[in-house]
Amino acid sequence: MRIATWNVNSVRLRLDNTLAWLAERQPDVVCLQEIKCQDDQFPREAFEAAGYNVAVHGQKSYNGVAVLSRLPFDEVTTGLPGDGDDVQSRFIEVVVSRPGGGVVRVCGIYLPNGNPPDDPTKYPYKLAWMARLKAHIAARLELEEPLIVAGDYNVIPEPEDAAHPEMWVRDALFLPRTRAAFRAIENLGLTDAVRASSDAAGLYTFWDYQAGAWQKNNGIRIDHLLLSPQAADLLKGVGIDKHVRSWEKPSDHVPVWADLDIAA
DNA sequence: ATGCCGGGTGGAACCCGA
Repeated sequence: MRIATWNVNSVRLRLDNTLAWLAERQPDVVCLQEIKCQDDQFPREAFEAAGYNVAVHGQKSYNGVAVLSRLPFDEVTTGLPGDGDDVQSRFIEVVVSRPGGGVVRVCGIYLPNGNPPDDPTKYPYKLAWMARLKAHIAARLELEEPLIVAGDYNVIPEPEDAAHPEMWVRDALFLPRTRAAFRAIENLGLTDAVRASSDAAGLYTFWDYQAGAWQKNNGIRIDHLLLSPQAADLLKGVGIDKHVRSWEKPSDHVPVWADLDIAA
């Protein structure tokens, strides 16, 4: 079973790219972020025609997450517990299963950016959201299921995850408190799928549209799949589809995927 | 470069992203 995440930066503008990538990579479950549309504007029929069930948690103009799945959804929930009056659509959770067994729980997340860090609300919102995510994951880990928490974390975990880490030292994606909060989530017992298979530098998932970042390979790794122990033990392989960044009208992020040893 | 590009909306010298 292949599970992927991709911040598409507008699903409507990126529909052709997304369908082309689905045909090429053949993922079974896909978490999409920054769909930037409301539920009724989501191009549901196009994905259904490609063989996917669709779960959407949309929002006008900003944010918005969705999950595509070849298997039907046993459960779909939207919003992170403890969201309160937070109306930003950044979290969706699904469960899929094969008839003969093989349950997988997938959380799709679009973690707040947090910049600028001295803003009275932006960075505290990011840290509070990360604390809520940690609490929710801790609760879900008690289920002892294969769980994948996939999405745009807006966190550069380590200096090796940026081409020029010195550019990011005062940025909300790389501040010590951000990295500590990400480590605290990992320390619940989650495995970073990419880092389970490679210690290499230069594994980036985002290149800014500006300043020739792509041409200079000035990238960062901020899109992650974190696996519960039960999922990590099934991990067979991972990939970052860097070539998608060179397509016409690209997103600034590229897809990341992990293969689990579960028949799809 | 506290916005260089590129989304959104609405018709903005607007908002937002990382």
